[in-house]
Amino acid sequence: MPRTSTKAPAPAGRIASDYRLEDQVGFLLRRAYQRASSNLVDRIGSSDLTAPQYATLARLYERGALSQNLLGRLVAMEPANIRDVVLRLKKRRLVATRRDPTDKRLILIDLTAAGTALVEQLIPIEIACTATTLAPLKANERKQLYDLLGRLADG
Amino acid sequence: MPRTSTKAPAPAGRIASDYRLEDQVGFLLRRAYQRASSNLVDRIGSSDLTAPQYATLARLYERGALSQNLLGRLVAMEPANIRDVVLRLKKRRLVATRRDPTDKRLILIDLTAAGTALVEQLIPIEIACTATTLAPLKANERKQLYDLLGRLADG
DNA sequence: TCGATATCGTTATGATCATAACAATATCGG
DNA sequence: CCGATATTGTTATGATCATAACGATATCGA
Repeated sequence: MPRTSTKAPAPAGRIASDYRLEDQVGFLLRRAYQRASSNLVDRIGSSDLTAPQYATLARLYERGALSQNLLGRLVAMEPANIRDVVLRLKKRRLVATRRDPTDKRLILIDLTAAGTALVEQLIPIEIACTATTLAPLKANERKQLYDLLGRLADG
Repeated sequence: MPRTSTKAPAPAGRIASDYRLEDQVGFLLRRAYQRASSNLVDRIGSSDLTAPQYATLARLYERGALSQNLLGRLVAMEPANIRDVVLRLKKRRLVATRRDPTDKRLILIDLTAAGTALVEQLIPIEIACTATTLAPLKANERKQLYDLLGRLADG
């Protein structure tokens, strides 16, 4: 009786024996993000800021005072999540909050002087960190990656 | 006195006025992963499985019984985290655990019949989901993305 | 053999994440 | 003007995540 295949039998797969988790974008993206996030924490961890917290401060630095809701959208966080991040940053006096006088629903978030100083200190570090994460890629590959990721994220 | 720039002044940036959060890989990767994960949950959410839970089942399907620790490494999860995932899957009778007879430290994780049936049902769905996530890209771009992400994740 | 070292699983803590339900406020259309 | 609708922020629940510290078991070298 001829063998159906010259390959060794798959360890466990019965039906989808050609399936590989590594071929799924989501899995690759998750691991790549883990790496990037780990690189960032290694560098800015002494400030006790997480990646989302840093992103929040950086966005405020770029745009100035923002409502909590808009801030959340600009850092890709749900209302319930940006709320917690703002609370932690507020507890550390890196941001301050006030009510919008014209729209009583809104909470405006401001960088404090301490928050501004910290972002200005961390921004060059994160730029270097991005370079570290991208180190395995050549310049043209980095540009390509940005293009591809941007199109994926925007759907 | 000549204007130093014809551009409008940056909204709030004082020092790093040319910095943009969008230029940081970590931020792009996080958003792309959010999109991919959301696509997956939209499709397999009816099974009440999360992306990491699915990845865990898929890995067991590929490799057969694994120790909890090795399983965690193969799905990129810390020991404390894979433990919780295994507990949830075990509560739903999708996996079963037993002790390794030769190494009393190890807990071996097996797919149950129900778990196997569920993975086999979900694998084609996730393959379709990957296609959805990659829809904005052309075939050669997808291949390039995989190559770039793989090199990023592996450092 | 036996003690130093390494690995595995557990526990605890704190920070993201997504989702659903809800009250307060704004906005819009009739 | 005013009621339907939309937006903002909050609360609650449950699932990731990373990290550190710890006992139990294996392994390795003297």
